[in-house]
Amino acid sequence: MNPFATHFESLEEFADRVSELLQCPITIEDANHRLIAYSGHEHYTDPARTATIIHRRVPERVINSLWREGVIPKLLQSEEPVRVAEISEVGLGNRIAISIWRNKEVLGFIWAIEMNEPWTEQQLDLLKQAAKSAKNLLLQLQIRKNKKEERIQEFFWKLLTGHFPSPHEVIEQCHQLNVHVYPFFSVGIFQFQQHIQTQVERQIDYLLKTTQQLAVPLYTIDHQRLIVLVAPSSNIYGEAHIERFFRSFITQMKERFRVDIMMGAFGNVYECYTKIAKSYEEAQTVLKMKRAFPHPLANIQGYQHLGMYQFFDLLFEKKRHGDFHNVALENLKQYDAQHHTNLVETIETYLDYDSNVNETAKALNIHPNTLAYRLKRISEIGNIDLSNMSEKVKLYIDMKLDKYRTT
Amino acid sequence: MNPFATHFESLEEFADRVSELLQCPITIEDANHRLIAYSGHEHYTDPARTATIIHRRVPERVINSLWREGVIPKLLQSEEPVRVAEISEVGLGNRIAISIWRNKEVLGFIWAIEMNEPWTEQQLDLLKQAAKSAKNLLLQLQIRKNKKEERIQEFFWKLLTGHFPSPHEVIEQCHQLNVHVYPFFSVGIFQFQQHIQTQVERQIDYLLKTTQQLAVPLYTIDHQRLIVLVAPSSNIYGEAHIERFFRSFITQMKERFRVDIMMGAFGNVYECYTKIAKSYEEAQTVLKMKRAFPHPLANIQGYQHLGMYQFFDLLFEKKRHGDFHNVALENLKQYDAQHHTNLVETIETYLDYDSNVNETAKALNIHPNTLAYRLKRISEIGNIDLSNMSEKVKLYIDMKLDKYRTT
DNA sequence: ATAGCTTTTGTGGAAATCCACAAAAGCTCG
DNA sequence: CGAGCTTTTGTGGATTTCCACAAAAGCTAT
Repeated sequence: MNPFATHFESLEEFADRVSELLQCPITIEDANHRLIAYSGHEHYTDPARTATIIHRRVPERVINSLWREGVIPKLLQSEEPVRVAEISEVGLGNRIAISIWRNKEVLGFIWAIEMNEPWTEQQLDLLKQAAKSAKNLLLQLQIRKNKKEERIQEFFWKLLTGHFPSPHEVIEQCHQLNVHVYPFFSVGIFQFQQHIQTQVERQIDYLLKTTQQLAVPLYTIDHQRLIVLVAPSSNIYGEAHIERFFRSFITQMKERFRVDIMMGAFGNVYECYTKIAKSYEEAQTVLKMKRAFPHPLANIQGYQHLGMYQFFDLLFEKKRHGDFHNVALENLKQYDAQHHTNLVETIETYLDYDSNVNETAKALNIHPNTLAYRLKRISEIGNIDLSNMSEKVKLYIDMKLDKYRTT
Repeated sequence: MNPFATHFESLEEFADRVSELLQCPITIEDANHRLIAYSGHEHYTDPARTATIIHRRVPERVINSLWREGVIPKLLQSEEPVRVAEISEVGLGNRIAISIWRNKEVLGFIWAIEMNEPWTEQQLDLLKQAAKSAKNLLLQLQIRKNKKEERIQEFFWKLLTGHFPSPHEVIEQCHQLNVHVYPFFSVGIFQFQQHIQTQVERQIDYLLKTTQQLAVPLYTIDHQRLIVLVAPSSNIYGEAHIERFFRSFITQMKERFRVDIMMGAFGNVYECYTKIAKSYEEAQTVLKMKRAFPHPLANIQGYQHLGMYQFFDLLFEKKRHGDFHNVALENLKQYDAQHHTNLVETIETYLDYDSNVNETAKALNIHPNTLAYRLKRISEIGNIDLSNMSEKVKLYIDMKLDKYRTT
């Protein structure tokens, strides 16, 4: 006989019933570790549970330790209860956890605190039955969510394409759709190795929902790309926060789910919501440039750190139009071709290494004096003053533009 | 009784007659020291005269010494004969010269070689009469020239505005107008302090016609600007030749005629005649940038050496559109405002001096260690890697663009 | 092949840079 | 005012750069 066969008004009522039967505190989470319901009886409660209830989500530190300990992978693999030993550094007491399944998908988890005595087989069976019964209750939530999700997706695309002329409209829409409005934001893109499958979509959703490094009020998936709206908590260090989040997202996708992300990119941080489209464009520019200049931009994600590559699209357009042919560079190329020398490579490397003689010589495998000699020749043949920033800049950009052409 | 009252078939005939009467070699030049006629009698001839006859113009070295010795200024001031002592380093023997006048304008010169004996008063009078008679003969030449000149002016403006789609048409027109076609060319502009008066026009014409540093097949005057088509003799060192010519033109205008030229500028050297319009635009860009950045571009005249300023128009357009606001720079500005520091000035000067610590410190009147400290702070506050060329370039350009805005 | 060029590598010394550390001066805020 | 911060200047030493000069190696054209 199933003790949960009765009708429950709410999930809270269900949680209380489970707690009553098992004589311990119960917490129910969705697949993304957001709090769905918890029992209210007066029992001992560990700090991790208290924090979860207060913030309506499991703290990220706790989630991370659970992954590290292998608990969550186990929960995602089987329908059996999992015993979790105390993890005192995150305030987690002894626990019993079980996943809630529908078909092959995990809808959520039930967490029980293991009080003084170890659980009996009977108690574990009871928990399994509870997990089965929770399924239907969770499904109802799910359906309500999905409908809303679709409308939110549409809204996000409108934002990305600059559909809203005034910020008021955006904020109004946010309120209607129950999307939290943050003071600062940026648009980011993750480029995946492959088309993003449904399973990966769930894993993305999981990571985005569980992270607490910054808020991700909106995201969408488009072929091989994941587009996110991120809201760092501070304006001044926003860039750095997003940067860190992007790196951890990429490593977590890899380590936890074995999903490779080729690269991430994000635009500037803005305050006005009409600038979402601009931030999105900037993120796209970063991706484009990273593809064209993989080596120098390997560690760049933010538009701010794109440096001079920010305006390469513009310059390249002009160059294709036949403008700025650089006589100095042409002379150097010609000299290289006629004398089998490497003057262009030399000056490019030299500038890549910020005019540092030692490093450049090392990179080119030549003696520093050889480098000095070549630089002298370069300034002669190209008629360039290598101690003039403006000329150096022009030459550097022209060389890089040449490479861009070939992409 | 005037011995030159008869009709002369040609200027040569006239020159011979003068030579006969004075018993010495006679050379007649126009106002720009081009050979118009010379006597053919067998007399002693100094090397300067020989060279003049062979090249159909007075060698530039000779003209320059005549200016230096004050001969030409004297000729341009009075109608009296001028005695010229030997200038052996340019092969010029003892001479008597006189200018040919119409109203207040000098049309040309008559040169006589003073043979063994000094001239008598009678001989000098004869020369004065010859100069008077030469006037009418020269005037006829002048009128024929002026008509052609107008059509050439129109042609040049068509070239500057890109009116001809194919080079063949250009070359055909050149042949029709008797304009020499050169293999390489560039368009240059001189910006004068004031509107160019008729008198200055003649002085310009004089300098352009007498120079032999490079060919100036076409030129025109437009308000405060003189626009020239220059044809350097070599392609490889074309830039340098034009550069030198521009400098000497400016100093000569100043020294000889007390006319101030604010600046000169010229575009790239091209081979195809349809690119005249482009070279002209480039020259205009140089002028524009020199106006906006007088200090760093004080010594720049050629478009090739504009360096990064070549594309500032383009970038500024984009910037005005609201793109690339540089968070690093904004942070630095804010810090400067709040703490009464000079970080922006510091980094700008540092980059102006090509990252040279000593020079920068000297320019800013601070201790090198102070500079080092400030640079550390700059990289912290702006979150900039100052050993990354691309970031430096971006920052430098953004700072200079900021200055461009205020122009 | 060899003379005459360019290019590479080496040596050594003066100058500049970088770095760590510390004293002093200046500014801000309770 | 004075504690605590930032900023400036100073000292000294390891490292790097710059420069001049020279030997050696490589290329090219006669």
